[in-house]
Amino acid sequence: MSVRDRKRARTREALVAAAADLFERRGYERTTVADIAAAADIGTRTFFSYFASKEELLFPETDARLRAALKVIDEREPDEEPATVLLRALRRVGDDSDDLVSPLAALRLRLVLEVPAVRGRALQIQADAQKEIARHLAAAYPDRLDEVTAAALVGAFVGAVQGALQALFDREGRPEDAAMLQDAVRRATAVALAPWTT
Amino acid sequence: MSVRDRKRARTREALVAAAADLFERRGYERTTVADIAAAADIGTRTFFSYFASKEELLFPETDARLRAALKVIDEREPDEEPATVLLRALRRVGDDSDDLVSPLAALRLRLVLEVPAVRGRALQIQADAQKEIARHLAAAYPDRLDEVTAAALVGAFVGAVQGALQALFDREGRPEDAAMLQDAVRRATAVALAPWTT
DNA sequence: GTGCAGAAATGCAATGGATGCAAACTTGCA
DNA sequence: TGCAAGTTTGCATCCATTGCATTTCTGCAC
Repeated sequence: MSVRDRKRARTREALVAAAADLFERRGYERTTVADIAAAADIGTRTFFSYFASKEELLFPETDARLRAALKVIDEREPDEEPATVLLRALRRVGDDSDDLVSPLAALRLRLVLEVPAVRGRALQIQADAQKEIARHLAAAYPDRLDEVTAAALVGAFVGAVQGALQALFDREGRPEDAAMLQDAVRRATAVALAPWTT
Repeated sequence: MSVRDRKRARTREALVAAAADLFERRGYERTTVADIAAAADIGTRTFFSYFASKEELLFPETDARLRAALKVIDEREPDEEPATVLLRALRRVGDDSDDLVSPLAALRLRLVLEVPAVRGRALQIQADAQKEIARHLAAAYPDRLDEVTAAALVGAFVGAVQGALQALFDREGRPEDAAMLQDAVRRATAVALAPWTT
C-alpha cells in the first residue's frame, strides 16, 4: 500500500472519528459537513471526495458485513438446506461483527432510529445487501432456487429479524450496553426465525 | 367540507398532477420544486405547506393503503390464523389498489427504482406501515402474538413479497402485464412463507 | 353588509448539502 | 530532476428547506 493510499486511509478515519465526536456532542443535524471537514483538517470541498454524502459517513464498512454473509454461503456443507445456511449467515452478521461494540456503531444505531435521512440510507443499504445475498444464494443452489424465490426467502428472513428488532427497540427503548443489544438481537432472531428452524 | 378545504384539496391534486407531468417529461432530478409550484400556480414557499418534501409528492395516499390493510385485519373471521389474515391483507393492498394502473403509480414505480432519494423514502414509508400493521395484528390476537412476534411475522411477509418483486424487476425489467407479475409474486412468496402458512 | 379572528399564501433571506470547474499541489516513477 | 497522474482546495452555483414577517383570504358573528 503506497504512502498515498495510507494517507488517504488515515484521513478517512480521521473524518469518521471527527464526525462521530461532533454528532455525539452537538447532534447530527446541527453538525455541518464544513464542521466535520474542519475538524479533520481538510477543505470542505474535499470531504466529498471521501464520502458521497453526510450520511455515508455513518456506514464506512458496509462491505465487510456483506462479505461475511456471502462467505458463510460459500462455505456451506454439501447437503445443507438453503434456509439453514441463510440462517447461519444472518446469525454471523448479527453476532460477530464488531458492530455492537464500536463507538461508531452505537451512535449509528441511535441516529438510524432518530434521523429520517439516516434511516432512509440504512434501509437502502440493507436492501442492496439483501439483493446481493439472494443472488449468491440462488447461484449456490441452482437447481433448488430460482432468483425470485431466493430473493423472497432472503427478504423473509431479513424482514423478520428487522421487524422483531424494531419492535424490541420500541418496547424497551434503546439498549444501554452492547450486551443487552446483542441479547435483544438474539431474542429477536430466535422469535423471528423460529418457524424455519423447527 | 368547506370551500376552504375543497380548494385546498384541488390545489393539492394540481400539484401532484403538475409534478407527475414534469417528472415524466424532464426527469425527477431536473425538475425543481419551484417549477412544480409555478406549474400549479402557487408560490414556491407555499409548496411546503402542502408537502413536507419533494419526495412526498409521489406518495400522496399512503394512508389509504395502510387503512385497507388494517381493515382486513379488523374484519377477520373469528377463527382464522394470523398468517392467513395477514396474507389476505397484503394481497388486498397489492391487488385492488390502483397501484399498477394509475399513471402516478407507474411513474412512482420507475422513480423508486431509479432515484435513491425516492427509494429511501419508499422504504421508510413501508417500514412505518409494517410497524403499524404489526401493532394491529398483535392487538387482534392478544393471546397468540406478542408485539415482537407479530412484528417478525409482518416483517417476514412484507420482506418476502418485496424481495420477490425486486428480483422480478431486476430480471425482467418493468412488468408489461400485471397478471404475470402477480402470479410470479404468489409463487415466490408461497415458497418463502411456506413455514408460516402450513 | 361590515368587521374580525384564524387560516393560508407569499416574499424574502438565510442555511446547508452537493456539484462543476479550474488552479495549485503532491507523489510515484522514469 | 521532471513529468504524468492523482489530490486538494477555493469559488461559484444550484437547489431543497426553513424561519419570519406581511398580506390576503374565508367563515362567522353582529
